[in-house]
Amino acid sequence: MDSTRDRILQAAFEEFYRNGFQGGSLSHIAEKSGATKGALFHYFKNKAELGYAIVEEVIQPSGNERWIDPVKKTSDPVEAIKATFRRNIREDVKNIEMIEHGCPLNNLAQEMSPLDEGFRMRIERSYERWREAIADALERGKQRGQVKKGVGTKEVAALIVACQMGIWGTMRNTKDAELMIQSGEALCSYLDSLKP
Amino acid sequence: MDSTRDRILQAAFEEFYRNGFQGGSLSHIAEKSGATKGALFHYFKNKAELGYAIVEEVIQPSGNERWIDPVKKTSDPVEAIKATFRRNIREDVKNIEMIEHGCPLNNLAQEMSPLDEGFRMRIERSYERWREAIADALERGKQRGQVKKGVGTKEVAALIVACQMGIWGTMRNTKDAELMIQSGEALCSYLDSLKP
DNA sequence: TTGACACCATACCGGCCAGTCGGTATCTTC
DNA sequence: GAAGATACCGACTGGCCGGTATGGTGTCAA
Repeated sequence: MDSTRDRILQAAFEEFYRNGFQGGSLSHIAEKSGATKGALFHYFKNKAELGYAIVEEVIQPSGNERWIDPVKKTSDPVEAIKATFRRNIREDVKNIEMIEHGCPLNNLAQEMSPLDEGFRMRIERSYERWREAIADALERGKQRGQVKKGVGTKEVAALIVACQMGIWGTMRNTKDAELMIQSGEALCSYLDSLKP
Repeated sequence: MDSTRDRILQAAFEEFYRNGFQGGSLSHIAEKSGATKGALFHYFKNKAELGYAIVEEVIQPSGNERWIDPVKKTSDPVEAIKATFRRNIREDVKNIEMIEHGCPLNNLAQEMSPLDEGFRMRIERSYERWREAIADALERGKQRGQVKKGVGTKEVAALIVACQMGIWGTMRNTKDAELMIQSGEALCSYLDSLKP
C-alpha cells in the first residue's frame, strides 16, 4: 500500500527520527510526503496522535521482528539473545542512519516519556513486552537446564533491555562502531555467565 | 556565589532538564532566574553556548563527584563500582525529579548529539573519561588479583557505562523504582562474575 | 439528480521563540 | 572627574510552528 496516509506516516517517522518529535515540523512532513497539511490533519487529529501512530504502526512492528520474535521462538534462550544482539549490532553498524540517530523507540522514550503520558504508556508497553519475552525465554531455559538455577530471570531481563538502550544510546554520541561491538561482546560474555 | 550568571545557569539547567534543550525557553529561564533576556545574552552568546556551559559547569562536576571520583580512588574496583551503583540508585529512587527526568547528561546526549557537534563533543568527552576511569580501575584490580585475567577491561567498561545509561533511561519511562533496583542488582551479579 | 461523505488543497491565524538593540547605571582606571 | 568598560534592562522583530476554516473534487448510495 502506498496510500496518502502511509506516505505521511513514513515521512513523519523520518522527520521525527532525524529531528526529534518536538523539533520535527508538520509542514516539512506534509511537504516531504507529497501531501499537504489538509491531508495530514484529515488522518491525524494533532501532532501527538501522529506520534502515537508512528510508535504503534511503524516502530513496534519493526521492533517485534528484530528483537522479540527471535527470542520468543527459540529453544536456547542465551544463544538466541546473543545471536540477536550480534546480528542487530552487525546490521546497525553498517547503517549510517542508525549510527547517527540510534534506536527510534529509545529516542522517543527519552524525549517524550516525561512530557506526554500517551507516549510514555505506549513506549513502556513495548519495552515491557520485550522484558517479558526475555524473562519467559530464560525461565524456559532454566527448566531445560540451559540457565543456572540461581538466575533471577526478571532482573536479568531488565538488565538486558537496559543494555540495549545503553549500547544504542552510546553509539549515538560516540558514532564509534568499534565501541558498540566491544560492549556487545562484553554483554555476550555476561550472557554466557548465566549458563550452568 | 550567587551571581546573576550563576542564577541563569541554574535556572537554565532546570528548564532544560524538565523540558529538553529544544523545548526549553530562554524567556522562561530569564524569568525564573530573576534576570532578563538582556542579562542572559550578555553572558551567553546564544542558546547553544548556554547549553555547553551547563554541560561543563553544572553536569560534569556533579557527574565526576557521583560516578568517577569513587572509582578513581578505590583499591577494590569491583566493589567500588557496585557500591557506586547501589548508592546512586538508592539516592535517585528517592528523588522524584530524577525518576521523572532521568540522567541530565544522558538526556542531553540523546537529544542533542545528532543535531549539534558542540554538544556531541563535550558529552562524549564526559563519557569517555568515565569509561577510562573504570577501565583503569579494573586494570589495576587485575594486577592485584581482584579481577579475572581473561576480562577485557575496555569492553567491560563500555558495557558498564552503557548499563548506567540504559538503567536511568528505563526509569524515565517506567517510573518504576523496583525495576531500577532489580536491574541494578543484576548488574552487581554481573560485576561479581568478573572476580576470580 | 441529489445529497452525503471521504479525501484533500490552500490560505490564513495567533502564539511563541531566539535573538537584537538602544539605552542606563555602576564600577575601573588613569 | 573624564572616559571607557562592564553589567544589566526590556521592548521589539521576523520567522516558524501547530492548528483551523473553507472550499473543491471524486465516489457512491438513494
